[in-house]
Amino acid sequence: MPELPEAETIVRGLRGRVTGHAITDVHIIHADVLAPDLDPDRLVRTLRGRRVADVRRRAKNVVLLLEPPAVLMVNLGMTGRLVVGDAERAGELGHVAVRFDLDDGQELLYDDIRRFGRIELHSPESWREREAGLGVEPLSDAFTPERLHRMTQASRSPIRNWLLDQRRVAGIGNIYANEALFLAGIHPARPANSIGREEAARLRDGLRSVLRDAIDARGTTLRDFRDMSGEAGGYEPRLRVYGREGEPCPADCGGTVQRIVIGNRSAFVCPDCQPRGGG
DNA sequence: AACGCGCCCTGTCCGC
DNA sequence: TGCGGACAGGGCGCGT
Repeated sequence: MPELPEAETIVRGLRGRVTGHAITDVHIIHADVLAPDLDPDRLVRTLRGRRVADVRRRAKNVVLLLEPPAVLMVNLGMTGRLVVGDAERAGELGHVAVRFDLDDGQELLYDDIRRFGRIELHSPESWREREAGLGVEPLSDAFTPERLHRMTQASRSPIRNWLLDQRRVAGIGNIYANEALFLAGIHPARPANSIGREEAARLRDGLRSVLRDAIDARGTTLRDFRDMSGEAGGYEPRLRVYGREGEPCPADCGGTVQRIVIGNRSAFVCPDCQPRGGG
């Protein structure tokens, strides 16, 4: 569930709480959230005694930079949460998969109802490789209209599916893909390589404005997402089309938002503002 | 080799 | 009230 804005919200909350603290111990309750090649004992042995030097975000991933150098990456999947608390706080969470004990007596808890999340442990070198496989950060200067247009021309996939591929643009999920396509007036089923230069520029701007606004609102909560302190995100009321089937088009064009299915996942569209044949 | 699909797992909601 | 089916912010591995 968490997309870029939700991961960013988690990172901002975590940074001030865990930076500078050492991990004293690790308790693995559900080993299936560990990457398949990550042995639980190795994770515990490697993390004991390392200090958190910084907390960053890459795509939808929370990245803990450790000292001595190592990288702990958490992909939150659909229902992952990271919370700093004590034993009492742990009682509020029903699905803690991994607990990291910190040297100040607090605990960093990874809770994940569906356990689709994944925890990876990297050396600085393997992290560099892993990161290189992720696409361009949509809020970075490198994400230019020209670059987006050029990338889309190499694929015939529906543009909504195309946007979900983390190897191209990193951090976009189903909510913000749909929101940005609405802002850009592009139908989500359009082949990526049918997107024109002007449309690519609108899509790029739409993605950036939606992501920035969602970060400012501390993310979108549909049901499970919570920030570090347990607060829901504030962006849900501002969603234009996602989850709004049957409601009037937010652009007041007189049309009605429809739910369609593309690649086994919901897409939301105003058929009048986002013509199928468009371009 | 790009792309579509099924699947991983738990919870909630809706219709019968 | 109970039960089955649909659906959920993701991503991997498979077959074509």
